[in-house]
Amino acid sequence: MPEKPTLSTVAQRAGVSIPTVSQVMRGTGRISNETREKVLKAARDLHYVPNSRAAAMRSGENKEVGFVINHLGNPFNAEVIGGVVELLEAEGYLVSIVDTRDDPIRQSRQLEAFIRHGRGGLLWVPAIGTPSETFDLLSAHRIPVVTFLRHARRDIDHVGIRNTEATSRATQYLVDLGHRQIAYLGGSDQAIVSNQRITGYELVMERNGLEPPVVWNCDDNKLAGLEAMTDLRAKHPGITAVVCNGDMVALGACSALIRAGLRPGVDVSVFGFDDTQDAAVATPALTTMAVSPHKLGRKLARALLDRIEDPEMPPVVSEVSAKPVIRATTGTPAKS
Amino acid sequence: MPEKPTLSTVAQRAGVSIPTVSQVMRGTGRISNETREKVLKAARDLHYVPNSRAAAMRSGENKEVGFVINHLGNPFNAEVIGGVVELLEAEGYLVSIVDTRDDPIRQSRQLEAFIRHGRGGLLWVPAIGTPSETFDLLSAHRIPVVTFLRHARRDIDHVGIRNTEATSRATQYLVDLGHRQIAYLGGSDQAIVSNQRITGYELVMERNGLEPPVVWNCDDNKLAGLEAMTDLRAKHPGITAVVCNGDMVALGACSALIRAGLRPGVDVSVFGFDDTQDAAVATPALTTMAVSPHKLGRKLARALLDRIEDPEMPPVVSEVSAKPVIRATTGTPAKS
DNA sequence: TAAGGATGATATATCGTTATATCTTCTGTC
DNA sequence: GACAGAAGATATAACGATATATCATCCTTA
Repeated sequence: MPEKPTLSTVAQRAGVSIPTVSQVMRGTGRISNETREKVLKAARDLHYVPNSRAAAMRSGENKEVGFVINHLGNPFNAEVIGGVVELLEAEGYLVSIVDTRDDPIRQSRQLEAFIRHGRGGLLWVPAIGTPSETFDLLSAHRIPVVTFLRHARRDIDHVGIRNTEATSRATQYLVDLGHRQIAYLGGSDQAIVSNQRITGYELVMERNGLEPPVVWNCDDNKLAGLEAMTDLRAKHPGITAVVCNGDMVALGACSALIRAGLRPGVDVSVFGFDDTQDAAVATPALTTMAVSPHKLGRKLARALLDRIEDPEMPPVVSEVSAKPVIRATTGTPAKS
Repeated sequence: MPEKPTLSTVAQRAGVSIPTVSQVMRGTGRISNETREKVLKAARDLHYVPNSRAAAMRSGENKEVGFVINHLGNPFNAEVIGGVVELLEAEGYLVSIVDTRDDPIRQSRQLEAFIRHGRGGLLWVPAIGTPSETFDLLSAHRIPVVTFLRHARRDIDHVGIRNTEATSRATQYLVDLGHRQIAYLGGSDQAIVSNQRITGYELVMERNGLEPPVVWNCDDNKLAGLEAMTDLRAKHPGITAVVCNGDMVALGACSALIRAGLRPGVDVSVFGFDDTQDAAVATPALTTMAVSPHKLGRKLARALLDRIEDPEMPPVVSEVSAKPVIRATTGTPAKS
């Protein structure tokens, strides 16, 4: 029943001093082969693992970063995380993830916890309604931060999507198919991303001189999408197409149509956003805007590494375009 | 442009000693109101947040725990995480999550990273094929651990599901409806959970003297479920019902049926497992075994807190029963 | 008025590392 | 054989906090 392994216990067992063990573990300094072997054997025997928090305290280097996200359950976010973690783990970083569920109070507790627990950098989807004190807190602690998706501050690095462009293209696609009464489904009027997406939709509606835009907000999950679509059709029965704020909403909307005896893509067209795995597997398969969450995640991670490497460079904003993936839920409007 | 706030900078600004600030921050010791006010003001001005890693180093107390999970993208897991985090955050813990994607190599790197970064406890779904050295590593470091779902070691606390009982009930339900040719879809023969579930299925098949069991393994997502169901029907066209290893597989299977022009619950019955949100929203709605992931998460968190509080108590194993939720994808077999 | 106790603050050592400086010992060179 | 320099190891201080002991005051009370 040996005690918890530290540099000190390893040093004792190998019969050398503490700094010697430290140097062997990190491969620095001048160490004879004989000593190195002795130390490595002792370390193995004791299952020694360096305590990098103690190390970070002394050396300042800190390879632990946090990812503060608004909704873990969203498959799009889950795929982004995959990309982020892949790149950062390869660089020797540990990524720890927390879910704010878009609650600014919980978020501020979590961010404070991240500071207390010494994260060396943060990836952050700011919760809806994040107060300015939260930004002050982060900047007071000089933590490298990259915001993701929601571009809240000009003076902070950002990686996101060209939302307005994307929904413009989706809406124009539906217009070109012949749709005239097109609604926007999902999002919240307080979220930066939805605002940008709704702008793209409204812009195209106006530019084409179509029926006045109808924006129907709802949460970002299938159940909410199902209910929203049902309500929307009750209020606006003439709608022949919807542009959705996300795939989950779109798939919920499709469920609503099917339950009402209608065929998505034939009776009513549905355009999603995100291209999650579900979109391809759904029946009928969902037309959507694709952004490769995995690549986006890698880009996000890269942005943080760049910032950590050079804390003084001016803020960098990087946005990627979404590409339409036409599947089965969009088509020419039904003749009535 | 003040420097990074520490006890030392706060002490300087307030004109008191470092231990005094420490005591004020923690509310211990004897401090006059006057001094307390001075210190609190200085701390606020500097946005001081204690560095709990330095604190942990000295005091031993460590309120940072890790959750090592096999697949973040799975909605069931996402809901479990919600329950875990809810309880642990309320107790002042920070939970950091990593995704092994069921790769034992990645897992061992991640666990080592957690040890290096000083986690005070772990919740763990051991990856398929976890080697015994990984268990040795954890026990050498005396880290409180609770395994989840996959009960790999008798000497480690565990929270899980009564899998065999659950699939027995599901299978018996299908038998009672009149099904004779029932297959098992999903899981892996290396995973503990699938083995338990398959056992429950096989037991009931045998007990009822039915057609020889057919077990068709596949990954735990919709696409895999879709492909597996297609293949299964090609090989065994007489199958009238399937018990699935999870909702994702079951929903994929339903997609396959619909694409083949069949109606789940009428032509072929499908029984899921997990009762994720998708199950209720799907069309037709999925019959499944429900386990309340949120409650399960809270139970898991509680188990870890108990272990942290009393490291000496004998290992505790706690299993919950799943309840059938009958929806639209099960019914009497079609007359042929 | 001296001893005793409560009050409010500080001095010092320590946690597990790393950075820097220092100290032997050995080698090679003139 | 004396000395410079390299090689190989160690001593010491520091990171930011906490635990423990100690130190002044001040107030009681006999």
